[in-house]
Amino acid sequence: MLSRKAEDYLEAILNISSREGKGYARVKEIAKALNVKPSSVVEMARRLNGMGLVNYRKYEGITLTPKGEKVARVVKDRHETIRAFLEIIKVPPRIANKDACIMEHELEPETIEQLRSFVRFVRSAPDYPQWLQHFETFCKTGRHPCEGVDKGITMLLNEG
Amino acid sequence: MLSRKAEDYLEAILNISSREGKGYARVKEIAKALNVKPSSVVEMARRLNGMGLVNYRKYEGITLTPKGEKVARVVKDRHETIRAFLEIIKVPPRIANKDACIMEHELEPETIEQLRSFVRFVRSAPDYPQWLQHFETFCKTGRHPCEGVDKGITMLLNEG
DNA sequence: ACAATAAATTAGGTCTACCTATATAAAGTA
DNA sequence: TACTTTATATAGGTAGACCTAATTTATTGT
Repeated sequence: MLSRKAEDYLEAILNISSREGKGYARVKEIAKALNVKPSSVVEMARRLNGMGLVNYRKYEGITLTPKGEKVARVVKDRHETIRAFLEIIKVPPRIANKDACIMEHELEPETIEQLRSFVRFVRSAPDYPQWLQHFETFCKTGRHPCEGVDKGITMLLNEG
Repeated sequence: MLSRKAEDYLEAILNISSREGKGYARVKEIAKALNVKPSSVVEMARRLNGMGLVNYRKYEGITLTPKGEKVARVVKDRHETIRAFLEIIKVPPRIANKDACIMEHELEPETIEQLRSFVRFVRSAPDYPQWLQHFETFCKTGRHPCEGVDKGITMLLNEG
């Protein structure tokens, strides 16, 4: 099985090599993206090369193999889903991105799928902006803005 | 800083020693709870003891120090929040619990706080069950049940 | 072209968190 | 009590992921 860290490297390589269709990533760039030293990148590059996920030869850039790219895209997609969810619940963007990195590994496919559904559900809801606004109010005041409102007619309308 | 694994052990010790007010946890129980071998538990018990988070002496049960209990309660609370959220978005209970274990570490306090808010928000929403039902429909059909409904009056009522 | 600089690599450690196999202590039972 | 079983503990080892320091290769500016 692929470790979380290995996934992080693959994702970083995908992101870097996608920048302006460059097609490859350099040790230094990966090190910077993941906040590790170049020597750590080299070590991982070797391992990933051994697993057939990247092409790595000394002093040449690192590229994803088709197999590696497939994995990287899955990881990136999970990342995006989680980031979107975190932003919906008003986690500041920089933190959302960071925490998506942390959450994107090891969650069961079921969980990721439900997160994905949630994001789509909220985005497609006809009252999306209102929903968000209510949530924001709730975050600030601790009270739901709809409290005490007679839902009778509302529900009839919605269910209608 | 405390590693994730250390947090897992503390949480397990809290859970076990809370069972019927027993007040302590045994090596074997912790090993079972965390799916590791007793020797690993002993190793961690030593470390946690060294950090002043548990009381550990050979062949005696392991107990949390006040400091350790404080940490354990924070971890457990995070766990509960995450589990609740996962269940709200319809992740099956067993998976929700498992994935909460995975997610509960290292997330920024901001993220946990927003998750907590989200859970409270949804629970306190006057139309909580309806909201859930819509989400379930969405999961099954991929379409929002409110699509095409005129929101004019509804919004007026809600904002009123 | 070639010295200076930058990037990449290697060698050799560290730390965490596991493990197996073995040894010792505690508890239970004939 | 002596024997067996179960629980704990220790020794020693592995693997992942990281580091620093030293070295080698590439690149660049003059």
